[in-house]
Amino acid sequence: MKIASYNVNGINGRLPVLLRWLKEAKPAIVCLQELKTTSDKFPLNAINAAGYSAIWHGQKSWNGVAILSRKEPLNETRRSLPGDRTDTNSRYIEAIAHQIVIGCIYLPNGNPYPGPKFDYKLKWFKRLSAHAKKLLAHDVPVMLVGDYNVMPTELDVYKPEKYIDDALFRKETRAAYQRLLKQGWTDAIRYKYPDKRIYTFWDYLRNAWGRDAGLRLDHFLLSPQLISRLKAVGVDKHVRGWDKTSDHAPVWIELKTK
DNA sequence: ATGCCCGGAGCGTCCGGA
Repeated sequence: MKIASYNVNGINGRLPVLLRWLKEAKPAIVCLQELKTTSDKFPLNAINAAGYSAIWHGQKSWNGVAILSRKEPLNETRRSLPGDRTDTNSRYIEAIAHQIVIGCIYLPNGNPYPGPKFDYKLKWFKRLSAHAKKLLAHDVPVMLVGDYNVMPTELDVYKPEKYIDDALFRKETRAAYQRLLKQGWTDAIRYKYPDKRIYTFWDYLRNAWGRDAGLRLDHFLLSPQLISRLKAVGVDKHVRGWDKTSDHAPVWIELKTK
């Protein structure tokens, strides 16, 4: 069973690319980020026609998350993180499918550092960690999937020295990610490839794709119950080379069906 | 130090992204 994550950077503008990739990759579950559309403009008909059901939480212009499922029904468990009722950003949606709790995450970018956006990023991270801890305590299979906007280590950045004061690589950001892992989560991509340079994002600027100047930002955090079921992981890197493509590539993991 | 490229909103040219 393949579960994928894809920051589409605008689901309506990206629809042809998304549909082409769905047809090719056939994931059972897909977590999408950066829909950049209101909920009423979510392209449900096209997604349904491609063979997927969906739950989504949109927002005008920015953010927006969705979970797609090929066969199994999605039972939505929440559509925001607890801990701040004033936060109106659509950055989290969660459902149960295949007896797995699946949290779809679009963590704030946080640039520029320092400033209120960076503070918001760290606050959001704290709320995520608090919720993640509760999920682990339930002792059910859980995965927290999506665009974390964090390069966890120097291996995840094409040129680490350029990113020292970037919100995605600041020591506070990396520390927050490590604290989250320490609860008992496993970064599935890194677990399978401890020493490999793997990127999931290439900026549109400065010919980043052509130079392979990438970042690893999209992560799968697995609860302990899922580790023994992890068969394979990968990045559909070629999709980043398509016309009118996102700046992220789809990332996926393959689990043994229980 | 700045612009470089994109999508969205909306119609000139911003903002936010990472």
